[in-house]
Amino acid sequence: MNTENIPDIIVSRIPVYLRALQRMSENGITSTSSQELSEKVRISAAQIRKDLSQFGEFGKQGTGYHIPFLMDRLRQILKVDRIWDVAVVGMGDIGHALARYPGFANRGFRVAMCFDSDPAKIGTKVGDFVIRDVANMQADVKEAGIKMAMITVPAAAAQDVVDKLVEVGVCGFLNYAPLSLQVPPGIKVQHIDPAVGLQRMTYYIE
Amino acid sequence: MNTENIPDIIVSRIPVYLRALQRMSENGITSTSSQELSEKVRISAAQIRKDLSQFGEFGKQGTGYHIPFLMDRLRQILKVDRIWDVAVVGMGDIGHALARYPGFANRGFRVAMCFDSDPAKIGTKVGDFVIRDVANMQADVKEAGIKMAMITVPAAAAQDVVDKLVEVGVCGFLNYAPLSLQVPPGIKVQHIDPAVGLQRMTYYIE
DNA sequence: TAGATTGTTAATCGATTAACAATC
DNA sequence: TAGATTGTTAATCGATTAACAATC
Repeated sequence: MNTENIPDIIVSRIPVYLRALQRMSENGITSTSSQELSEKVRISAAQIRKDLSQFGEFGKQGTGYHIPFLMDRLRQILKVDRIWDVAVVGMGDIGHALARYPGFANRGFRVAMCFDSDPAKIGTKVGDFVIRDVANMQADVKEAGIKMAMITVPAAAAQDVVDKLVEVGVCGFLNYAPLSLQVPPGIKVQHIDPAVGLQRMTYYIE
Repeated sequence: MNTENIPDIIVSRIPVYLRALQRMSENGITSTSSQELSEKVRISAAQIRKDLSQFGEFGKQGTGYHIPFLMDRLRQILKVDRIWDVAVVGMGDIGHALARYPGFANRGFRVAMCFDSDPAKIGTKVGDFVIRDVANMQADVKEAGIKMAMITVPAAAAQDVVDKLVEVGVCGFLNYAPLSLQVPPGIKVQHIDPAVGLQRMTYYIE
């Protein structure tokens, strides 16, 4: 199974395929075709076949794809055939929601630690977590070997938090702060910004 | 100022430029260059100049771009030179966070109504809002003339909610449910899925 | 076998980059 | 004027699509 030098844009579609397959699987469906998957994810069938064929031959001519097998392979490719511990930094409303989000567990992630700088919050509980002092963040994250973090602090604090986490080995960031983060080569950032999402649609509305 | 037939991929970058400009503006900076902006948003200077030139000539040779002027123009292009009312459907943790999100007001949006189907929640307050019964959603949204909605209901309920909102004229959806929505032509959907965001990064981590 | 659907090739399409004349 | 930076062109690069032989 080849996983070398795959274009970023293909990698970014694999989680979408996996999500649709997981949903079909939960509905008791055990096989599918590129055509059927295409209708679910709104990506052309040719594109789906081409994307999947970058990694190996996962289907069978005439019958399509066996869903449990394909899901296994996609999970291996994305390295979510294991559970990744993730830190949440910034326990406002969004941090709160992420700490209790039910959609991580079956997709390869577990919130392992939550941090905030507010003395009024430190030591209080959110879900199963005691909120930790961000002053100990580097030591705690390093000791736990955490590689991924979700950043939900104010814009003014985000870059500093990210720099500190990069220092202790975090290499993937889900950024909710409304700015572009500067990171060294090899460090990955994904942005989530609801206002940007809305602004990408108003252009098209009369 | 031309705003016809602009590729989707260019439109999707404009909110990112605008966000960076807004941040510079708040820091008292009044002019910038494609080179400087490039470093902030991590998009090449040539690309930024090309993108902006699709819409008009917003800069001056030798001196770059006047930030307040450029922001005005980008806001006009994105139609966020006004305030859009947005409905939130599903008042779990994420709906809660969106209803109180401070990042909408200065970027062209205002949460106007919140809906849930849980009798225990209906009538209670979240921030300034009384949670409304989703049974009255179509009438309420139609009467208010709302064009955009954020969907934070469970996956199993999302498509039905969207179908109902399309019927009463909503044409932009920010979807937090973990599935691809099916919508008629002309209706826009943006997806936000933190697990997908994380899965797009684990591929690259050793 | 006949029908269906993959994996792959070649063609098309679109996006990005490099370079520079125009001009502030 | 000299220096800086835009807007734009042409070249390059990469992604998508269409078509079909292979094959289950």
